[in-house]
Amino acid sequence: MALSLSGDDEEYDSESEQQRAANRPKPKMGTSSAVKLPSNRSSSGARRRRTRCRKCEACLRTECGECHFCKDMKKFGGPGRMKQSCIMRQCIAPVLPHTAVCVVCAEAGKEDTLEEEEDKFNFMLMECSICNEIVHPNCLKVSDAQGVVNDELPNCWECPKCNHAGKSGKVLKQKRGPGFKYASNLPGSLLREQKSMKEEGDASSAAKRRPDREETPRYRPEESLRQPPLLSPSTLPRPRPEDKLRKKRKLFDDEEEEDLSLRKKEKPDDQYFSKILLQIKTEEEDEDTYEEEDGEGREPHFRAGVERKGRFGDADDEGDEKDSKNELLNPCIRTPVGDSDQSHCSSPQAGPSSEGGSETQEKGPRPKARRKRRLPNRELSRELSKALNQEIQKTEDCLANENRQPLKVEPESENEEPKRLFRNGNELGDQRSHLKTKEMNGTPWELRHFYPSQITPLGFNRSTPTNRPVPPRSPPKCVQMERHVIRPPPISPPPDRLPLKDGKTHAIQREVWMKIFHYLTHQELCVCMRVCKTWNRWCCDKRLWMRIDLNRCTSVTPLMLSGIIRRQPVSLDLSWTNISKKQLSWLINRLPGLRVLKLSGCSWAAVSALCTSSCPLLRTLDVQWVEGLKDAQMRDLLSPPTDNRPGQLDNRCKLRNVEDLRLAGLDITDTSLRLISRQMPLLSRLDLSYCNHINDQSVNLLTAAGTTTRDSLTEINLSGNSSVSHTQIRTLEFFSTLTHFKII
DNA sequence: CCGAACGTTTAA
DNA sequence: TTAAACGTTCGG
Repeated sequence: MALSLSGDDEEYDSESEQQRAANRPKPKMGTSSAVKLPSNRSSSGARRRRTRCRKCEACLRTECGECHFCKDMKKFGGPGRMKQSCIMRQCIAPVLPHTAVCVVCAEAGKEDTLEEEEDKFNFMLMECSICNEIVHPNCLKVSDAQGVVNDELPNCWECPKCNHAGKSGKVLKQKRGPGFKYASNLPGSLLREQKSMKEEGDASSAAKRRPDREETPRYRPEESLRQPPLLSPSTLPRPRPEDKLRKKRKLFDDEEEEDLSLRKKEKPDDQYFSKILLQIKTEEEDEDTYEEEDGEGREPHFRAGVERKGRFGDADDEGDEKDSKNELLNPCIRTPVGDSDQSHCSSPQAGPSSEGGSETQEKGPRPKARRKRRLPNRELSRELSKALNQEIQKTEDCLANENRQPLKVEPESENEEPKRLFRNGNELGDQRSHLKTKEMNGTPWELRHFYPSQITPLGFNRSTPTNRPVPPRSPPKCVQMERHVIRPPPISPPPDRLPLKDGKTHAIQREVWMKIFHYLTHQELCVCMRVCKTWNRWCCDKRLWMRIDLNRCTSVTPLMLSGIIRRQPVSLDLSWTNISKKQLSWLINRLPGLRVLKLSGCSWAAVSALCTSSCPLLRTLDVQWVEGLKDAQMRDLLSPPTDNRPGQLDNRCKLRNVEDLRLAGLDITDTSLRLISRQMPLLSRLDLSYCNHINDQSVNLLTAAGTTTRDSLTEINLSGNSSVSHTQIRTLEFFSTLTHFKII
């Protein structure tokens, strides 16, 4: 909701203006602010600056010391010019400053003094996202209208006045406050690419779409199912259904519309918050509605479900499982193809926030919260994929919510659940908005080639070097996209016990459940996430998502990326995906604990993100078959950060801690090996299979006296290298540390 | 357009 | 008063 950072170009002017106004800090009275504050049209004052909640996980964290902003800080030896908070510490639920008071009664929020939820709400300060006024709902006397609570941001709503006046939700584009940064301001603006996709794909439908708040993004479950089946690793060829996809989208559009109209019919006026509140008093109830409400799916796109947890299988194991994974994955991936409305899609990211779109459209009479939304008779497949999407979306929600500060929510209920309900009727829209995320558009499927079956797993034979598979390209540049909200990883501890209907809690503690969950696949976890909110949160525990596998995921969406960030995996497999440089860069900057990164088959354009990002803890880097990765690129990859300004003292190799480097299928020569031996003192395993330019001399370099690799290497894979002689291999065997070889 | 810079705000 | 950092503007 919240910010419907819509990217609707049609209204670009007004939007941008409004947004600007919204973002502008409120000049203090009497203070001549250096910032000129464009008058905010009809809306009242400028938006109040928000501040950290100091309670969410992000706020409680210590600075990572590794991110861009940390490095700028004086305490970390930087110049201190940027004055930005650590990326990992960006508050999830920025609050109104303590000094905020109600414009009507001039008093601060009083919710703490009240018991009843309803009272709490009425006496807490609420900031209107449109007019920016801060009031106690109770101080307003507007009848016939009701506010729409923004569950994205604490103490934020569209006040009854604005809501009643039908003011555009566009204004919602305002920023959410501190902590909510948009990708556009950060290293990787994921969003852009998406939009373009959509635009490209839905150009036709765009015409008929209603300008603005029209409908929630459309959700097309089927899309996923229509995806061409992913190939198993052995038959790597990639699908390239671009054309089909478009047609399908069209189809979906129609269906969506149907859906929408259907929904509209169901939109009765809603009751006021209080009533809603009553409805959600118990978790039980919540859970009842949960599925439906969250129904549209929130996201984990990862192949959830797909990959087994590390301990159950080898990460490199891509066996049979994959196929089944794919089935699941696809739906997730494809999820949201909203079409027309992407604009509202606020957060591509994912999340929890649903955003804007919903907000926007929900003006006017709001649909009632539907407990059981009846889906039209559609194919089962659609239902299924929808369910998956819900799962995904829920997860996101869950994750997001974890960090949220309970406003006036009752103790045991999930933090924002209540809020969400306030704007009941919106749920659907909301969730849909999540789905809006589009798949990467323009992904050049056409560019993808089938890759030879031999190449994937190491050790396979490759017929000829030139047969290397063509990695998917990064999505084309896109047009202005909505901003992407970035949130830090979820905080951990959700409720320790499962609340029951009667107010008691289930006997089994969370940790016990967690042990059970550990035995489940990601796929199964997704199913569990749909059980109830508590399980939903539990199943998001990052311990259950140590390894996330998006291998061959044909469309990496922002939603997926944000889902990854929240789960903070230790191992991430993005091999053979079309991830773009920005996306990768964005990810890396937010995964400080990443140990394993697999990018085989990606384009150098994307992999080059590693040149500008730092992954200090990275231990395993897989860049096999990365097209365009040659000596020059290797140099860029291994050289210290280019930023040599004072304060940017890190002159060490960005990949200095890599122990396992996989370079199979690259056209690299001795030059790269020299660099590697110099820059990766901890390198233990090196895969040089199918590197045609690697020869006897190259091998000598690795074991030459004085090189660190001489002592650190324990395993080298030289299979598929015709230029490496057996005698050479034998000489390697003299090195005691080198215990494993693979040759031809 | 995007990242960097910095004035200003906020809390301590 | 100071440290932190939000949000706008600047500059490439």
